Amino acid sequence: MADDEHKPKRRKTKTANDASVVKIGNKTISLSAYLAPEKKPLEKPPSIQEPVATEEPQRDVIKENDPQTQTPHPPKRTTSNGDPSLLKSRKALPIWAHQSEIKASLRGDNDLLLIVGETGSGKSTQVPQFLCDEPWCRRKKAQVQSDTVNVGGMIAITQPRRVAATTLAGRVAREMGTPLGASREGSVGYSVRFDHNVPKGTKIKFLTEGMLLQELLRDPNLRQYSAVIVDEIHERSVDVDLIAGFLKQILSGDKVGRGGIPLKVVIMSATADVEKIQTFFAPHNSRSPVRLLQIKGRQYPVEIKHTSKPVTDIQEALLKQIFDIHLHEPLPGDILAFLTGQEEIESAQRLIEEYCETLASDVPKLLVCPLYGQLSIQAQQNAFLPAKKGFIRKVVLATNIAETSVTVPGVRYVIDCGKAKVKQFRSQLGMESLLAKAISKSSAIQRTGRAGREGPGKCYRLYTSATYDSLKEADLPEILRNDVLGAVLTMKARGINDILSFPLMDFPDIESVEKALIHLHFLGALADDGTITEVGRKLALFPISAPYGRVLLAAREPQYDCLLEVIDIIACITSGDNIFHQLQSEEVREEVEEYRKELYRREGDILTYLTTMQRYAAENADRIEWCKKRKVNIRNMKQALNIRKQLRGICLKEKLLTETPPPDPQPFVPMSPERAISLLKCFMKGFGTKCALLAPDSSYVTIQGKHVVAIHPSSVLHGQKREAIMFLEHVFTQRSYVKKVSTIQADWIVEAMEGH
DNA sequence: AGCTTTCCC
Repeated sequence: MADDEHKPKRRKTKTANDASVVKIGNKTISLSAYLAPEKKPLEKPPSIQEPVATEEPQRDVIKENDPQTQTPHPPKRTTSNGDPSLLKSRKALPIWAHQSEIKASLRGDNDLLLIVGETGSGKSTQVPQFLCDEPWCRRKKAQVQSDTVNVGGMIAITQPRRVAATTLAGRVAREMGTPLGASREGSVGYSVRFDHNVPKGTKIKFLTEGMLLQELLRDPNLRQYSAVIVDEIHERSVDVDLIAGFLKQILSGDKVGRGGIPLKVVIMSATADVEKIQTFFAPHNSRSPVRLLQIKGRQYPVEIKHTSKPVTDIQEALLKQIFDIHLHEPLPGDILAFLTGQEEIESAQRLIEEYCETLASDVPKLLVCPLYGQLSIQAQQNAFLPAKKGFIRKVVLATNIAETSVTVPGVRYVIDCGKAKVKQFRSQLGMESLLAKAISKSSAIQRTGRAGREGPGKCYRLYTSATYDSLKEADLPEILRNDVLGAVLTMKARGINDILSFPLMDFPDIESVEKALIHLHFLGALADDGTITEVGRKLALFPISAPYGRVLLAAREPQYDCLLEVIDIIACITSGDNIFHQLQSEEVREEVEEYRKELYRREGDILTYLTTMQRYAAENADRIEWCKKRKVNIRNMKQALNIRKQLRGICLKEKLLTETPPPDPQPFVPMSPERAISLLKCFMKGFGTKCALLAPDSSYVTIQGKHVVAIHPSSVLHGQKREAIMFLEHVFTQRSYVKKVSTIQADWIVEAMEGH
């Protein structure tokens, strides 16, 4: 259709007079097979049996700890003695029957237990409660060298995500009759970044994996704990892999640092593939394997349907599947479709909505809800709210955010495209890639399970069963996909000199470890002999990556003298994906760019971030309105202020700052061009290797590796030609892009290298 | 040659 050619991106359905045909790109797809000749009224749903109680707390429903964002089923009120109905539901959990077995298995000399419990088994809430009254869990006095110290008394339980840690803590606190926030004393607490609630008398402390790692740096023996429970180890984050390594060392060590008192360790996983974990924790000289307890979960059955032939066009198959479900399956029952990214979601949404308009009026409406991380909280909220009763069905188009991070209520039908975008660091190239790849079986199973949380469901896989069989069992653990710079620094700071001998369930390539060691040496974090330096020790204390930490330390040196400014910039950069929203249409662009003019600096993104933070902090009237006008991400700016406060706090504690900075709002004073140069040179201390020069053919070529790179469209320098640039990120997506770009002079590169 | 899966200190 020629009239569509001027808008190639906007795919259109055909006119309403031919409702059985959809046009996608240059293809015409017939939907007639799905439009039943006589549109039979949708049946009432069969009466659903009483749910078999997936008595996991209502966690993960909401991303942020926003008091506004209540779960669809608000928590029951409790009395100060605990709600008897809570005990009743606890007893209904599959894990309840194993209580004495779990207690018994950790008494005596056995310090390690592995529990495999599927979704809904209740392990996260119950296991710590089972253990916290055990005799070994009391705080004891012990001799460490010549000191008398307290050892034990608390149980730590780690979670990969903040929301999980805080909501589980809330749930367990209520179950134990000491609700959080009700009193200054209680038996349950939590600790996540920017949010700590550990009442006096806490026996059970939920924390994120990153928090426990920080505690490990300060106390390698974890003396305040009698036990550590590692939950969701199957997710295999870098942090949980490091924790597993440290715990293995503590278990097999001499316990001198704990005054001879053992640390009990419980490892919990949701997937049945446990051999690796068992082998990892098995002591070298032991004949007895690691004790293992397997507990069934409580899920409704989900019927799985594969395609008979490989799918060539995901959008087409998706559209057909959605309308097939919609026209043939009863209400209620929402649809959750897993797609790879924002663009795919947006184009699918357009197609569905356009096709919906052609549906007959007696067909229930479809409400399309996109769901991905960059979406604002309010926009995400739509996906969680129940659709209006009766004549409407919700279709949630999600990235893999809906796989583990959030739970969408009301879903009975899952559509799985079989792919996900995966970040992979290529240490040889010093860059990362972000590309859509086939998911693993375990990921496919996880997606399928999302259909069976509230009743029996169906999962439509947009791939064949042969394709499913060919999938890898599990995803590559993050430690094999990420830059190991941070992991190596954490080990070094925790006193692990010989990185190669550190116990890890999966060990990264030797070359990538070597690259990380060299990089850390370049940053001054390691001495020539590979031992950690004072600089390295400091870097490990900051909640930012080592190169940013190095810039922060340099900023305090007299020739740069820009610590507060560097903190502002790093706070913006590490607050989220991008503090600037992407501008969609041309009209919005023109209007917003007019406002953004006062933020943009010709020196590039670093100075633009600084200006943005300074103007935001100077804004005293209405920061929300200020952000809206400039299309600045409010969530990220609030987060940036939190990070700024935390970084300032650490700098004060570490004596990098001598006095408390003045409170907001401060009048905005633009940084002079001279100081801007000094600031950029300061960033070269951390990113001196990440520069590119303009080649005669006006492409940019990196100084290390000689890669041709393009300035990413999100940069204020996009489309501009400068002699030399410094970039903070290098990602391959559609092509090789550099992000967070600043103008530099070529001779600074030499200057920056001379110090090393 | 105009863009970004998801967490976390």
